[in-house]
Amino acid sequence: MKEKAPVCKVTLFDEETVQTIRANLPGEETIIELSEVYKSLGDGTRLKILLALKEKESCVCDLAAALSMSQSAISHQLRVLRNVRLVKYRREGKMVYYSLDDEHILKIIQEGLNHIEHK
Amino acid sequence: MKEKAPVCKVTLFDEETVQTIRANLPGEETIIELSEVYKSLGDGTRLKILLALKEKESCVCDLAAALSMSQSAISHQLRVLRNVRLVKYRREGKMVYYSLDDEHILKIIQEGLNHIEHK
DNA sequence: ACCTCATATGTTCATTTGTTCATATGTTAT
DNA sequence: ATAACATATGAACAAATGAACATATGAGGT
Repeated sequence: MKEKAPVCKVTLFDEETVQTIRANLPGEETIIELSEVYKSLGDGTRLKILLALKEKESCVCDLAAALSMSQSAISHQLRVLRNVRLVKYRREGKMVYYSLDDEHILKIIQEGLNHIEHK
Repeated sequence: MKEKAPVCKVTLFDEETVQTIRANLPGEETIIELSEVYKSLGDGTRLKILLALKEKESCVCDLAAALSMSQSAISHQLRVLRNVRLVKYRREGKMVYYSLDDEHILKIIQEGLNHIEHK
């Protein structure tokens, strides 16, 4: 007989664990915001854009050329990235130059790369 | 007249920028893998599971209880997380205990939180 | 004022994704 | 072997997403 038999049975779980988990979960709003950030990162085109901007601030047409995609497609994806503040931009005449919004983005991507290169 | 007029015109972009971007982009395979990791993070339920596991290794039924969701739903999401090696598990009798796969996951989530708390 | 270029947005449509229900594994105890 | 339980999986469907088209906006030059 164990002192702490692991029982579950739908309603019989480890109360303490459950309470701890619940107490430490951020609010629903935070969860949604966070998931939207990762969702935006979860697309090949957008990742390429961010990896490109990691090197150097660029205008939309350079991004389109570098990724061999239409300007419209790039612009759509940039809007998604703007909405979650992954990129910021600055206007100079007709051109709009995009860059990464903050250092967190870089770290998130770097740790992601570390993960898949399995350390 | 500027010394470096920003011209674009579909085929007229900054060659150097374009070359630099292309030269530094990871291969397509890496991009796909990376996007799948973030895609997996881009869901509220899966984020909650990871935030829960951040605290303490847990079995499926505790996760289901803590998040007030069906065992089936949790199990399905755990499979997604397993597929991209965001979680690992260990069997103990009937129970299966899940935990975060490595430290990178924690950092990715932490930087994500830092980002949305805009600091 | 006009025209052109760079970028942004709306709409439609095909595909992907998440959830639920029902069922299947796999483990322990009798 | 059978029962009971924890977890996993398959099918079906609604909802979210992405690509591609046309069109709109905003800036500079004429």
